[in-house]
Amino acid sequence: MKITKASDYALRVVGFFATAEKNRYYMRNELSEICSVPDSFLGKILQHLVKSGILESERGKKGGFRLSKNPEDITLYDIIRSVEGEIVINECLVEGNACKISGNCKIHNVLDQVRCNLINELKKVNVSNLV
Amino acid sequence: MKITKASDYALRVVGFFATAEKNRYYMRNELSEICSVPDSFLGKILQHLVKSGILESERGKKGGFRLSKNPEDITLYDIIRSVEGEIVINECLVEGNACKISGNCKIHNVLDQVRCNLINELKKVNVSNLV
DNA sequence: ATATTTTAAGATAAAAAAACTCTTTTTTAA
DNA sequence: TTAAAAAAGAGTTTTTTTATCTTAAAATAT
Ligand code: SF4
Ligand code: SF4
Repeated sequence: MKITKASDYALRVVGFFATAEKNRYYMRNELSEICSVPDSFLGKILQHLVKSGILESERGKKGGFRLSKNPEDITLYDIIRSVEGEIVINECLVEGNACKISGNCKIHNVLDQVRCNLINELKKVNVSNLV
Repeated sequence: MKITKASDYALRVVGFFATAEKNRYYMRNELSEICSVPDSFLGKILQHLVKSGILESERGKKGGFRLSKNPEDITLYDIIRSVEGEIVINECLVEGNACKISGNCKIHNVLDQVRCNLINELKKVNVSNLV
């Protein structure tokens, strides 16, 4: 019942961008230093964030990463979702992985509700709330 | 961001007890069969549930497991807490594991809030709500 | 008392997931 | 055309989850 380290790292980086110089590109190794995230691992995380449209990147000299939208428009949910996929709380909540009892399992229904509430909580907080 | 299989198994077993014959002892292998949980693994899970006072056990012939309190007085939180320890959402929220930034980290504070809400959600649902 | 049935406890093993690295390719700017 | 940067993906290590096995202890029936 925990977010992964990758998620925490992603939150740190995106959180940093909210305070950082607008529009400037930051290189992976700069971000690694600033946010205390292992450089190579950060590579993968940044790729996820780019792919889901939270960051944008530019290759080559003068390249790097920067926010691709306003901090107000990025929620904690977006970031966690981006690096670890959909939040499910329990395996049976993901399409196709239902256990044989799923149909009328009250636990299933309750956990689904808990998941909705959790996701809504995470959607309530945006990156500008982190400065 | 998921509960463990052990938690789901525990929920199934305790959920079953809510519908089962009151006061009767059920053996580990009966419960294993009924709830589709690997027998040996269930042993460990039942031990946790006994240790935290959700179930009570009796050894020897006529022995087994049964609820040690009313279904109304057992919450989903109690069960999950029993088998996987305190819910923390992020490592830095557990005493002594704070990262160097913890002191004034907004992410930390927000996740702590999310954790509280999640725990409260889980406390709202009791086992009798599962029948 | 003794055999039998059952949980308790803990060590250990296997499997899966998370955390992290490395290498090669592609893109860009100077 | 060269140097610097990210992209992509394979590969490794570590940690956690999941599960089993073995031995001990307790309770009961005979
Ligand atoms: S028992 Fe219920 S909650 Fe657990 S996996 Fe099956 S459907 Fe989901
Ligand atoms: S950066 Fe903030 S949230 Fe992440 S581990 Fe450190 S204190 Fe916790």
